Amino acid sequence: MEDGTFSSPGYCADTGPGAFDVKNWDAREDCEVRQILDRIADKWSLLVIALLDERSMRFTELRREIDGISQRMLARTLRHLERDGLVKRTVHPVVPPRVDYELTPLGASLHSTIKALVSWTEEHQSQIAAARTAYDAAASAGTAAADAGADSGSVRAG
Amino acid sequence: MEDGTFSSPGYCADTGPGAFDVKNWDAREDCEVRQILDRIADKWSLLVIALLDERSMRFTELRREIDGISQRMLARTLRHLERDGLVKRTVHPVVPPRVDYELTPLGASLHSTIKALVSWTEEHQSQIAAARTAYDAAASAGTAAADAGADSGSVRAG
DNA sequence: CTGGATCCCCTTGGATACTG
DNA sequence: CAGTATCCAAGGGGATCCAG
Repeated sequence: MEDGTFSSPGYCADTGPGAFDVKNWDAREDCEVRQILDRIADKWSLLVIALLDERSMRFTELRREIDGISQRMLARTLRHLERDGLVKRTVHPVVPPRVDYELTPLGASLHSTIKALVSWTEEHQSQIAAARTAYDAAASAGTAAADAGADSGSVRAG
Repeated sequence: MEDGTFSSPGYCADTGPGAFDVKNWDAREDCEVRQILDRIADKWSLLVIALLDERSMRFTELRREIDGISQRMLARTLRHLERDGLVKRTVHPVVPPRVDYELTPLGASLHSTIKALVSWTEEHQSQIAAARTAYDAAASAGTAAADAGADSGSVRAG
């Protein structure tokens, strides 16, 4: 079905705890889609997934690769990812603690899907940039233009 | 290329302002992918896009449909979407102001891509839920188990 | 009706320090 | 090395009031 792959615009299939349409979006606790979206969209998750998709890495390795991340956020991100079954955490009981992180099949699967979105962005980033420039320009010059054109089409509606 | 559709795990193609790999992720201003991801991931954007994909709507209509949203956030979300060229805003110069919002082809295109991600989530939400349950259970009982198993494999690494 | 401006709370996320 | 706990700043986001 190319018209609508899923049930409702609210993006919560009735297979979940609460079948709903848009109104129920407010009860986001019940919405898996929202959860996943929030997860992959948060500041660092996507990057961690991308990194681990290439090879398994240790905590410090990830931290060094990402560099801008704080240990707090890396730990938190990894824990979230682990909890969702996207990342597997392996603790090696050695004297200097060693922990390896790797993508689970589920995580790899998600990454594949995300790639489509990333590809889209790369293909359309120029259009978006152009739109932003246009919007920005209109915001400066558009005020006077809108004012001038206003009276030409004013009609009553009440 | 089924191995890697895009240049780097940092998800910023060298077609952008700053060709980079992961290190440069910190300079997120240059990263279009990050921008789009943040946009579609914020609390309301996706819902607005989904709604507008069905038909164009007025401000109040959107507000009534979403219901949980504040006018502040709806206005802000729409402005962002408009700036990115994903939504088209049409002002009708009538006495009670009337503004219609509709998805641009670019916005519709993005929505199509997002659907793949949504579908993935719907297909795997049970796995994720199971993983969470397992993680949660392990978090409670796993403490003692990890402690017991620790001495069985302890080795020196220094 | 369509927003912009303001106030205020709460979460996200960075920096730092401490533990195992 | 691999985290956890605490403190703190910035921003997200709701409520309300006001303007066009």
